Amino acid sequence: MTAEIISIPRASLHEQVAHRLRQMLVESRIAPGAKLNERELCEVLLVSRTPLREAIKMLAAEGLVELLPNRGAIAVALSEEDVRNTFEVMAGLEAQSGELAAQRITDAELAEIRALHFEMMAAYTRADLSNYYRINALIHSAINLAARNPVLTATYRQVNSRLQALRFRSNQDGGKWKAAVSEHEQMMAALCAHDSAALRAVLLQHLHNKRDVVIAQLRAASGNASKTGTDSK
Amino acid sequence: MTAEIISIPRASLHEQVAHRLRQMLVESRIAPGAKLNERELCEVLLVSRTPLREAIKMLAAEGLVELLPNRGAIAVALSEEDVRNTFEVMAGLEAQSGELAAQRITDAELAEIRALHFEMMAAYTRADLSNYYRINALIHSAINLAARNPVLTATYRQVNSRLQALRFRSNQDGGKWKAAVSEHEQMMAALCAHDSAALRAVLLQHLHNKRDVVIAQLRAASGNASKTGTDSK
DNA sequence: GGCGAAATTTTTGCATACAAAATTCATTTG
DNA sequence: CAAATGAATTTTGTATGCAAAAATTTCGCC
Repeated sequence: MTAEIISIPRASLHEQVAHRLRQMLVESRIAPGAKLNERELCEVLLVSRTPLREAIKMLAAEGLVELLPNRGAIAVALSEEDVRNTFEVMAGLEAQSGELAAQRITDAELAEIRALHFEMMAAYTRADLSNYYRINALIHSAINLAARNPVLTATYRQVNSRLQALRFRSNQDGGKWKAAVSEHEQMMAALCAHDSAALRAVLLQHLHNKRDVVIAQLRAASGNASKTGTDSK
Repeated sequence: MTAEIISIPRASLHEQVAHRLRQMLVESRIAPGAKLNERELCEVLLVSRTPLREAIKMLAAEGLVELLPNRGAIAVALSEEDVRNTFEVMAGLEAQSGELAAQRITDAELAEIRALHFEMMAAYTRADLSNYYRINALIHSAINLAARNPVLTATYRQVNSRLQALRFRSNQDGGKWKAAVSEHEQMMAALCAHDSAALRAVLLQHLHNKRDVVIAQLRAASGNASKTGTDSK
């Protein structure tokens, strides 16, 4: 139980850089559409340009940044159309996750998700939006994992990461929130009953509604900032 | 109408390299599990290590190669379990493509797919496997495009690319082939009728069968080569 | 004073150089 | 002769250097 404290060689530098950049993009610490200046990022992350550029190429393949030939990279700025399309794919992936999870989930996993559900209900009751979202994401992730398909999980994560920045600030009104919670109740029922068709249907509806909330938020935001929201590309 | 002949600046070097490597991987010119030696590849592709490494990082994010810390990259070697999981995701993506295509396809697109279908039937009748597969892939791609969702298309392509190497040599027996063609007939009917539920169902079945064919092939191949098929990881 | 063009600066893209890790090979020893 | 050890070589990972493209500034001109 000794010896492991100091000698964790850690992932390669480009992996670490990719991880940190991914986080900065997902949290909008790098704004959508913003340019990724290599020199600046080198100074911030304390690495040379080689591993930084390798990390940027990975994020480009993941769809988090866009490469402009001879102009470097910019953080992706999703148009409303992009958001709609991404949610459409996410809906399919979530629906499939639920379908498979209903068939394959273990009792232990089910118990854990049920516990998370109660935690989420507590956050909802307190109108604690931040914890609500955190636990909400944990539930969806747990359902995905219960589907027991690593390829599905990887695909889900990759597509979802592009939306994460938007979800962060999606501050839905009371009515929509209530509906979302109601859908979560239905999800729990379907999952407990191992009813894959029902879970699939609920998740499709859930994602459909979530899309509407995010797009409404997006429109409101672009309305606020005069017309800066339309220059996404 | 002059001046554009010579000045096509071409994609960046790392893009070109990524493209060529992708092709080599998909066609199994680099065998699954094989190591990607940087020096060798530099000589073959006539580039320095920097753009080559950037390309490899992109392919890693796409899931075509695996990065081993301090040991470079290897071409992914899918285990039977990996293949099963990948086909499961592909089935979901194809089913969704079909569902949306049935709703959104234009008459022109439908006509073109119908033409491709006849071409494919011709290849089937001649037992021309190579053309059958080529046209088959074109049909599936056309259905995906008719879904009018670039995110779905990108996701589809990325997941599919990992299976392409396997499909290349999947030499199904007559019975399976006949069933696949029958499914294609049903697909055409559903598409013409804009029956999204039917098309979804047929595509799920189609991918399910395709998975079985590929896995059977995989087992046969690993049986042939003594036991080399089990050392995928 | 404003507009446009040329020069400067910055930034990106690629190549090379250097250091550390891993692999290979030879040698030694039991 | 096999296994193990250690040196030599290869290979990967990172930093730096250099050239071309883009962005910015400055200067000239109307």
